[in-house]
Amino acid sequence: MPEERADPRQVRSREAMVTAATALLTEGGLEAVTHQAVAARAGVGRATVYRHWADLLGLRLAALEAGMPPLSPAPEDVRAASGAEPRAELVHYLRQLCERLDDAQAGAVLAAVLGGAQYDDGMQRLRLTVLTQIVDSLRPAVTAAVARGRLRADVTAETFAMTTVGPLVYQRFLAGARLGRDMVDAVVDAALRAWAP
Amino acid sequence: MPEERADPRQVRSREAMVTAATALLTEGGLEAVTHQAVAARAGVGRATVYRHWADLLGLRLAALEAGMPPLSPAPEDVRAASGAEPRAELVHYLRQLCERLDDAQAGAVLAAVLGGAQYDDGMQRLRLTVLTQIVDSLRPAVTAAVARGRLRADVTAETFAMTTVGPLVYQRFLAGARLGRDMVDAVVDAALRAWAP
DNA sequence: CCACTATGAGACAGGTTGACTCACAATGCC
DNA sequence: GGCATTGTGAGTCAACCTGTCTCATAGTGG
Repeated sequence: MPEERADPRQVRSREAMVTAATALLTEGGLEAVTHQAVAARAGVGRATVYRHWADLLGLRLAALEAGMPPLSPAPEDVRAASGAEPRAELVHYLRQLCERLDDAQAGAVLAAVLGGAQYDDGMQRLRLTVLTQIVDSLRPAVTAAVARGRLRADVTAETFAMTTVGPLVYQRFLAGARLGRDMVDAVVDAALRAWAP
Repeated sequence: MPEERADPRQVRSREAMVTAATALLTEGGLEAVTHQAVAARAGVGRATVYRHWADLLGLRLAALEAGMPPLSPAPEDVRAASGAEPRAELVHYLRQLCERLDDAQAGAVLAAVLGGAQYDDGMQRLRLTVLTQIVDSLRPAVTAAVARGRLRADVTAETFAMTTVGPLVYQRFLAGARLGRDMVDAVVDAALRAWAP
């Protein structure tokens, strides 16, 4: 990344603005993120917000991106044991995803992505980023599970993500439920049964 | 329904406005639905739109409700055969749901519900309506499948909806895929395997 | 110490929002 | 058919929001 020598004033106000933007997103959804609201919330001049993001979409995307940091990888021991018992690693990532979904901030990002992806190009890209992030984090464990004979040979990370993440998203955004640990366990086990060889 | 004696002028303009509102929703998402836009599209005075829906939320909810008519029941023969073979009825409803998801109009409604339900009370109610509609349409077939020994005794319509509708929603709104008939078949079969006794 | 540059404040035109009025024409009733 | 009722379209208006610009100020790097 071209981390150009940045003026501390720039990074300071940028940080304040991004923080304000994600807070607004969390509290009121995408529509609540406007130049004016961000300026007020960040204690920054309105012109400054326009200087950093000339258009509304860019501003909103910045809020969304900041609100969805990458999932952290499974701890070393879980990953090491994955060859023998892939379930633990799968559960690890999906639990993390669930905490994200239950968390207001990342939940707001996901909701915005689900709800707005089709009307906008930048949102499309963001949707793809989120999707790739989720699928790729599951991929090693899925591959291991296939190798270990726990899943059919033709099951891909994409398929597995569909049968696990799908139900979780459904529960959270359509059924309006909170996602406990047992929910993750149930979903993973159901998926393992569904795609057992 | 209290179908009060309505002035034909009222119903005429109301109809035009609702049609315009759903069209706008379909094309540009919830944000595109405003009093002004609806008035222009419906060929109606701006004041008229305000007269019918004093606040923006009400207007948008009207657009959403009109864009999501109830699922039609399975044909007689499929329902009759459901005791013996429940799979066909399940597939029937989920196929219909898929067509809806692929359809721009109902897809827009679902997307709006997924994306905006948490920030608003009226949207919460709409989410519940949509959810209930889906789950209830599956319920008879799920009950039949349980009775027939195709599903575990403890599988409810809610659970089954989660494991089928979830993946479909995932494919459509997160993976950005179109939903073919084979996708429905695969999802239903996976769910039947996952919850087989 | 000085040139540079990001910032905050404010001015400004253009558009949108809601609330209001008023003439008009479609409607329902007699 | 005539008439009171009522929904409507057009228009006005103040308040607000948006996007752009200017300018004095102060933090920054050399």
